[in-house]
Amino acid sequence: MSAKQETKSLILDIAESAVLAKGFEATSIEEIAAAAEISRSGFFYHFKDKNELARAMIERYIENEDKLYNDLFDRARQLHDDPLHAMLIGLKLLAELLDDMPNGHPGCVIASTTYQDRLFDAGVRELNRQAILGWRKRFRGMFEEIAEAHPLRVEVNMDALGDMVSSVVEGGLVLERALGEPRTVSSQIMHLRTYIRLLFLG
Amino acid sequence: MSAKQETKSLILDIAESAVLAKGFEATSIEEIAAAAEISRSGFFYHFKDKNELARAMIERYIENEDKLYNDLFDRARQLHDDPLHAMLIGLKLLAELLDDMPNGHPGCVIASTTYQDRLFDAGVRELNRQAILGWRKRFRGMFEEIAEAHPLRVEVNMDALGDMVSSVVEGGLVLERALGEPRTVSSQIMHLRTYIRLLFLG
DNA sequence: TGTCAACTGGACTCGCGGTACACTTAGGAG
DNA sequence: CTCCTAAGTGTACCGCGAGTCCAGTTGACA
Repeated sequence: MSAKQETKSLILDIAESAVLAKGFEATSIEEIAAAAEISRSGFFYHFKDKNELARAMIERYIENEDKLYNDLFDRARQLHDDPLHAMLIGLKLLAELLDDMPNGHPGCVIASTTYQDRLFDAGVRELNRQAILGWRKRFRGMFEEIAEAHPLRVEVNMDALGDMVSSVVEGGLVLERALGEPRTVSSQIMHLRTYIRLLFLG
Repeated sequence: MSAKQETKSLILDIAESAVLAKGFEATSIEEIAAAAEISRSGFFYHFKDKNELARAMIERYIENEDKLYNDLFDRARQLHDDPLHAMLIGLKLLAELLDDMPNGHPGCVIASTTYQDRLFDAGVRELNRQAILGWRKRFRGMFEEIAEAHPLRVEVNMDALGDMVSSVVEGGLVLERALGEPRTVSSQIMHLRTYIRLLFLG
């Protein structure tokens, strides 16, 4: 990685944790620059404004989450041939992963920005939308595969079922942050897991 | 209501919709005052700073939500004696109520502030915490009553089940905002409803 | 007539985002 | 050895919004 890429990546690390801790607006460029041990001018050399920082942050966050989901559910599939059981294993792995974070999950960059909408340009908003739609597609696909092996007896909205994974994670994170209780998200995921089991196995 | 209370309430109305539309930091006192047709000084006559505005906003929001839940589940209980069916009816009523909002639910003030934590003092954070804990207690109590009539065959974390109502609403709202799709929350609530049904009726 | 509640208006300080631009410094190419 | 470029630094400046201070106004009511 070039020096430029290293600094940029360092800025993004610092920005992400600061933004999740106190919000985007409350995080000053001054403090990001100081933490990265560069000057304010140095910051503007890498990002023309805060919007560009936000966009880069979100892009990186989505890539990381996608990679995490890929690894996790690939691993789950290696552990069990049946798509339903692979999903149940994947959700358990996800819950464990979240439990292993000592101070709880830091929060979701997307949720953080959706509640500060107008600060960001249309590009940032579209990025968020595409990320959520991507996860819907991913999980909907998995649930459809499951439904082939384990026919659903209850009629359900499959798009909404796909969304439910993101929704439970996002909702759990809001509660976890508000409560300051570290295992809140993982408990919610375990309930989702029970739901999936009941839905396809009865 | 006194003139003072009227103005205060007007300011809170304006502030709430602006904050949900674009975030707390992005909402200036200037614009709130202008919309309320008072001066900046007038605003500071009612609230000593933005923190006090946030606190009042959240307090009012929690009161309103509590009242909404009370009305809704009382009504549901009038419609059915069995606590499980009352819960299912209540969730359906909640979903319908959310669907009837033309532009989707405006979002949750609590979620909005939890993602902008450090801006607010400890009092505001504690207020958020107590609200979520209050809802946990409310729904946990309802689920325990249900479990007496319909014994659970699956072992579940009852605190987390109580939290699940708030979690599904919060998560759904994040997705609804990010996607711009109005019926997202209500679909998620319908999935929660299916889960409750499967959990207690099999 | 005086008092008080609910304001208005203006001046000021600070911190932050953002712009502009001249200058520096380390490392590689010629 | 020199020149060039990438990756910065430092300084000055603008405008905006939060928050403070304070003197003055206006309408209702005792």
